[in-house]
Amino acid sequence: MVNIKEVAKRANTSIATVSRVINNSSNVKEETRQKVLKAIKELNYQPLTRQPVVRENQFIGLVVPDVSNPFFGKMARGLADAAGKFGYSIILCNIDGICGGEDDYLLDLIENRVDGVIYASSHRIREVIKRAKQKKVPLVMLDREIKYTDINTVTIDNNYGAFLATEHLISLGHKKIAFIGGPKNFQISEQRRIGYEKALEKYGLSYDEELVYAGIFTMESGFKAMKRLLEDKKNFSALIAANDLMAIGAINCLSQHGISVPDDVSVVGFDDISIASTMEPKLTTVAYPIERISERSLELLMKQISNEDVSPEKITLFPKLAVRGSTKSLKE
Amino acid sequence: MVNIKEVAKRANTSIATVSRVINNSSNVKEETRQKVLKAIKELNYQPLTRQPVVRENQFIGLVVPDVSNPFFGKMARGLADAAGKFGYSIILCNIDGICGGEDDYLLDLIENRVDGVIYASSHRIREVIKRAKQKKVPLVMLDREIKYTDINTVTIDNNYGAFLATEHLISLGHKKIAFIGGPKNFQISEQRRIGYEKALEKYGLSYDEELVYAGIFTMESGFKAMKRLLEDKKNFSALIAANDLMAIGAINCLSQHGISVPDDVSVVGFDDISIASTMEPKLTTVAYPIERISERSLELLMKQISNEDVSPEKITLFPKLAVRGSTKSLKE
DNA sequence: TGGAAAAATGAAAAAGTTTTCATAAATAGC
DNA sequence: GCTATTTATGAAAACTTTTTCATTTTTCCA
Repeated sequence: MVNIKEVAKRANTSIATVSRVINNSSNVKEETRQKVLKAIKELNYQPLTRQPVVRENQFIGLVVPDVSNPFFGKMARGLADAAGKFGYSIILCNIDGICGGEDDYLLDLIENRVDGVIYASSHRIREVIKRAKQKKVPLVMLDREIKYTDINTVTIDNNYGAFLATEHLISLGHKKIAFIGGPKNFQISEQRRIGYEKALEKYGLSYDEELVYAGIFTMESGFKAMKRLLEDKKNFSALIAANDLMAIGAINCLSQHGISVPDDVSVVGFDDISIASTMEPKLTTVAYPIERISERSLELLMKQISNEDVSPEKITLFPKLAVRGSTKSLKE
Repeated sequence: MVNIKEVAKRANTSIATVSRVINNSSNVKEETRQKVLKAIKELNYQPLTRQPVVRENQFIGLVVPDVSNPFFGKMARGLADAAGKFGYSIILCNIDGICGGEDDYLLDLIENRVDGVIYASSHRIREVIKRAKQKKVPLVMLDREIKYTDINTVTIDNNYGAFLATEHLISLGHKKIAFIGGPKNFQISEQRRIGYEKALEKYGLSYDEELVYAGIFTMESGFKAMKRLLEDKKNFSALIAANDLMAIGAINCLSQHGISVPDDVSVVGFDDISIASTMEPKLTTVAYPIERISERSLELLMKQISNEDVSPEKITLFPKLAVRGSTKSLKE
C-alpha cells in the first residue's frame, strides 16, 4: 500500500507538507501543492478519510422506460417528492433500449451506488431481481407483478379502475361503450379490459368484441383506433381508453369529425397525466394515485434499507375516478 | 473526534478487537462483534478508510421545475442519455416550490453530492450560482441567461426559432398570423415574440397587436387564447404558439369549432415535445434541439469537472423547424 | 534597503490504527 | 476426560498520519 511517506519522497518534500496538502491546510505554496498532487496521482495514493461504518448514499435509483412519456414523468415527479421527505434523492435511469447505454452500468449502479431501487420498467427485470437479491439491495417493483417471486411490489388495481370507469359511464345511461386497450401482452392492458368486461356483465350489458380495439398507449394509436371505429360505423356513445394519451388521440379524432366530447360521445381515460386536467374538455380519467403509490413505495424501501431482514410485501392500491368534463349523461 | 480507543472502552473490549470488527477480520465472536457495532453506532464513530484524493461521485444534479411537464420530461431524458455516455448518472430535482422540500437540502446536494449541476429552473437562481462559485461546483445554466455573470450557459436562439416559424408560414402564403405567447416576464416569451415580429417586418407584413395573445404555457391557456381569438372574430389563417402545449390547446379549440387544422388554419408550436409527433395532425414545431443541447451541456460540465480553472462559455444553438402536418399552403 | 510580519517547511512528537504475538478459552478427537 | 487444535482476545509493537514547534524563506511596508 502506497503511503504518505512515499508520496513525500517522490514530491521531494516532507511528510508534514503532504499531509497539509491532503487536508487542505493553510500555508502550502501553490507550486509545492502541485508537486504533491502530481506525486499522489502518479503513485495513485489514496489517503485515509473518516467514513460512517454503514455508508448510506441517500440515493434511490428510479428505473423507468422513458421520462419523456408524461405518465412516467408524473411518476418520477411523485417519487422524487416522496423521496425528498425521507432525505433521499432520485437517480433517474431511462431504460427502454432506445439509448444504447451499456447495461452493465445499470447493474453497477444498482449494486454499488444507491441504497434502494424502484423499478418501473420491464427491461431485464428477472436479472435485476436476481442481482438485487444477491447483493441485498432493497428493491420495489412498481406496477409490475412478478409471479412466484417474493419481492416488494406496489400496484394499483387495474381491474377495479376499469370497472369504476365503466360503471360511471353506465350510470350516465351509456349502453354502447367502446374500449381502446393496450398491447395484448401487457398485464395492465388485459386487466383493464377485464374490468371493463366485468362491469358490463354486472349491469347486464353485453360485451361486444366489435367495440374493442387495441392500441399501443400512444396518442397516435388512440387516434387510429377511433378512426377505425368511425369508419366501421360502429354504434357507441362512450369510450374508455386504457390510458390518457390514447384517450386524447381519440378525442382529437372525434373533434375532427365534428363529433363533440362530451355532447355526442363521452370519453374516460386512464392515468390522470398532467395534461388530462389542463386540456379542454378536461378529461374524466381513472387517476393513478401517484402520491399514495410513491409514499408506499418509499416506505417499503425505507423499511428494507434500515433492516435488511424485513420480509417483502405486496401492496395494491385502489385508483379513484376523477370525473371531469369529458363525460356526460347520454342524451335521450 | 471519537476514536477507536473510546469505542473499545465502551464495548468493554480491546482496541485490537474493535479494529478487527471494523476491518472484517476473522476470529471475532459474533457476540463481541455486536457489542462493538453497538458502541460504534452509539458514539457515531467514523473509521478511516482509503479514498481517492478527488472523489468523483459520477453524479450530475439536474434541476428542473417539474419533470411531469412533457417539456422538462424530454429534457431530462436527453440529459440522462448524454450523461450516461460520459459514465455519469442524473440526480433529479424538481424545484417549482410546489413540493415543500427543504431548500437547504438542494444546496447540500449541490455542494456535496454531485460533481456538477445542470440548472434549468429559475428558483433561487442567484443564490445557487453564488454557492456553486464559492464551492467550485461546476454549473451549467440551461435555457436561462443570467446577465452580467460569467457562467456556463447553453441556450437556443429563440428569436431565430420564432423567425423560422413565421417565415415558414409566410412562405406558405399566410399573411394574417396570430401569436400566442408566454408570460411577459419570461425571457423566452419575449424573445419568441420578437422573432415573430421581425419576420413579419422582413417580409413587409404589419405586426398587428390584436393578433397577439399571452398564455402561460399550459394547454388550457392555449385553448382560452384561441377561444378569445375566435370570439373576437379576428381574421387569421395561421397561428404560432410559444410552446407545443399551448399549440395543442389551441388546436383542440379550433377542432371543437369545426375549424380544420391545417385546412383552415395552420399551426406551429415550439419545443417539439414527444406528443407533438404522435398527435393528429402531427404538429409542425420549432424543435428544441435537446440532443445537441444535452451534449454541449455535458461537455461544458465535463471540462469543468476535470479542470476547475477552465473558463465558462456561453453556447447558443439554433433550433430547426420540424415541418409536419399542422401547416399547409393558404388556400386561395 | 532593513526589518517586522506572514508564509512555508521539516523534524519530531503526538495521535490513531493495524498487526503481531503470546496466551487464554473453547472445541474436537480419541 | 485429556490432549491437540482452533478460535478469541489483549498488550504491545509497528505503522500511518496529523499536529506541534522551531526554523527558514518570502513578502510587505516604511
